[in-house]
Amino acid sequence: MFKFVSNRACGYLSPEIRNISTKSSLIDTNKYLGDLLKLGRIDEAREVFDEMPKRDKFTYNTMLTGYANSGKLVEARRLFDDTPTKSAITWSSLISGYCKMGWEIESFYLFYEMQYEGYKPSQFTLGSILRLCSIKGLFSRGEQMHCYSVKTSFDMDVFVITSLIDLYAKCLRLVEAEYLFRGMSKGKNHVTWTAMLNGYSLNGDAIGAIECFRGMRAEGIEANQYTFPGVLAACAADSDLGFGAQVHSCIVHGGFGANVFVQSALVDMYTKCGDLCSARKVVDSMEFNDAISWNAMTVGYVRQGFPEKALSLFTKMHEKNMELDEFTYPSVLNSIALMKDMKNGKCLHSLIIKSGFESYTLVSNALIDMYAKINNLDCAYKIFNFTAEKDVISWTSLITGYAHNGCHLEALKVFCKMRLDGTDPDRFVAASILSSCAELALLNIGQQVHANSLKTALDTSLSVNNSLVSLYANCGCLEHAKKVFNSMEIRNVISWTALIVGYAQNGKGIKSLQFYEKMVASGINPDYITFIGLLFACSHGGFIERGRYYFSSMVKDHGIKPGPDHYACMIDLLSRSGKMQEAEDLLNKMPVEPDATIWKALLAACRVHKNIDLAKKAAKALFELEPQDAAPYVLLSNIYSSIGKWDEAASVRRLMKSKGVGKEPGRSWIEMNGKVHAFMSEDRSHLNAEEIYLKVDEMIMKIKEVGYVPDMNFALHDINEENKERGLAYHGEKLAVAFGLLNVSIGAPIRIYKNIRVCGDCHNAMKFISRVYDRYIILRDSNCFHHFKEGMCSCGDYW
DNA sequence: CTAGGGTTAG
Repeated sequence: MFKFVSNRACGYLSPEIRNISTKSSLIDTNKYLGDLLKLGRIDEAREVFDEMPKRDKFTYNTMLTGYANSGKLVEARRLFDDTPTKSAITWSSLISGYCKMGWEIESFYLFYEMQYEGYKPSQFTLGSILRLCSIKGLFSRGEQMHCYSVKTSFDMDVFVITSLIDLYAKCLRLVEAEYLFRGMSKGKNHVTWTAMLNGYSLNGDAIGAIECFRGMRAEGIEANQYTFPGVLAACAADSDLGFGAQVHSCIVHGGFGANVFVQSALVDMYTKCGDLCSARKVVDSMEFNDAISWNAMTVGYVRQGFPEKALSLFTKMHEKNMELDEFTYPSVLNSIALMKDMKNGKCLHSLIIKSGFESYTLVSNALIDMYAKINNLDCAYKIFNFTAEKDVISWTSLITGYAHNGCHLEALKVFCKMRLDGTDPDRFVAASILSSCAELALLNIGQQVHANSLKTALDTSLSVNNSLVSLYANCGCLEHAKKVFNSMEIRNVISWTALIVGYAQNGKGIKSLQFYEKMVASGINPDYITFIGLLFACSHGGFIERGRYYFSSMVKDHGIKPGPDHYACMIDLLSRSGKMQEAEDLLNKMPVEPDATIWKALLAACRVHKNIDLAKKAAKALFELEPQDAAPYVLLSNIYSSIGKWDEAASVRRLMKSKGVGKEPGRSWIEMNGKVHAFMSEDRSHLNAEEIYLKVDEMIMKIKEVGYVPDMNFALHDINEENKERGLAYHGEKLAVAFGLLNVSIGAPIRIYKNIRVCGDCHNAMKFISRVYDRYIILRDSNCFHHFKEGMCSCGDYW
């Protein structure tokens, strides 16, 4: 499809040079010497130089430049010292050699020594020094050189200005670069244009770079192999496939299609614009198997969701005996992580060890990530420990690895270690750890991370802010969540979904739906998870018609196929509002097999509506789907006991015991001054247990006076009434609220967290407590939030 | 005057 014209340099020898060996003048020999050096035949040049009977200053300068350009600086220095009559050019040649090798101290020393000795640096010397500053990021040094060039009137020289433009652009001071560029009325050459173009590209100004390319062509300046990679990178950043393809055609016309830099930039542009086919055509057309292009292609396959193709490309690279580098492995490891291919993962790991790339932080980071993603945290941790030079990404990979496997506490511990280790969080790890804090509902710690990210300017990051919204929403602080959301300059579907889910969980279903409408109005499309939030809002608010509407709109208007989560919400919505038959019908006509979440929703509704037949069916399905989960046993047993069938309840409990299923014990906790105070039912392990129990007794007495009646349905042991009532009084959430009344200052909300659903009697008691003690109580259980205020709950008793 | 990579959020 594409035609490439080779533009690679080919050797030449002019006729005058070929017959030089016999007899020649000094001028001819000097020229011959120069040509040999230009072709990189430095050893032959040295022989010629050594055998020359007579040498002049051109001979010395030519040889010195040759040494300097090929990086032979020791030889260059020796020759410099041996040069009988030095000129400014002698100095300049050596300095340019040092600059090219990045030897800062030597370069600057020579630059000053030269002036001390009375030689005036030329614009070329200045250019070399400026180039050094730009490579090394020595911005203030570069600025000094800028001043020097003004003083010496070299600031009108194209070479110097071009170097300055490059310097300012590399130091991310695009304004200065632009100023200099605009100030050049004429005389801009292709290097100047290219420097400016690459400056835009580097500074993330894709439009600027593309405009620059257009301007350059408008002035009739030809682009070259240095220009194309920059403009292609801009097309990639802007996802401008159309313009990228036009540039490709310019490249072919200009005869630059066989340059590896240009080719790899083309591959990169096509993959980033999503045109994998064209990218692959470029790769396949290449004469030279360039690892960089193949690497870019591999990344493209992984990013667009074709991990198998990435892996097969890697196999091909391996078969071709291509020289792999540390950039090759991460994307391959990534594709293995996507496929959860443990076997190939192990193979690749041993290959990495064999080829010695394990010591590259880049590679070991990708290994940590891969093992974490295929749920092998032990291996991930081992590699992390063996990583000699850990960077913030090593820590992030491990931390998110723990988080994604549900080990949020472990993630938090590693995060603390990271801080002690002296590594500063970046936006990635901040977003990740904030979401772990949200998951654990650790408001205090989350706020510390928030404060820290304000200090380090991470609060401009979209993902950090998204995490903050869900942190505050997950801790019941909707005002804070809203505040963060309002402060955001850019919002995406994740930001809106976090808010929608947050408001829904906190019992503000109507607001939640309003946010959805606002989101759609602002032109952002909902996705799979947005609809889970919406349907959750409907089921918790009891908005049956709304729920039905969104469920059908999801498919009709947005082309999203409902998944198990959506069906679970719908079945929850129908069954909770008592439409058990309709729920069962939906269950039967679902295109996918119902999963555990769906059965659990149904079972929970059976608990409320005391539908024993359906409950038995749901529980049976759950026993098979998740044999180790205690929840269905407990729910079924609770349903039996709530209708007084104690024998059946007990037999379910026995069944559970015989299968060796352990119930997750109910736990309620309050976080205070960075410490967590946890309470189980009838728990006396707290240091101030006595005081807390006294407070509970007082609490129960006071609320009974205003109408609280203990609901024995939630006392689930078949024991006598008086003991039942006492057991009920000392449920974990009641102990926690007593602790809160004693320790949380007046006016501040009492925040209680519970790992399982709140008990119905406790829910009722909380309403009375909030009124009698005039306190704001926020209780988050495993299902949603309950904001108790003045005797009412935000869930409207519908949960 | 020029290229490729790994980590994030609901």
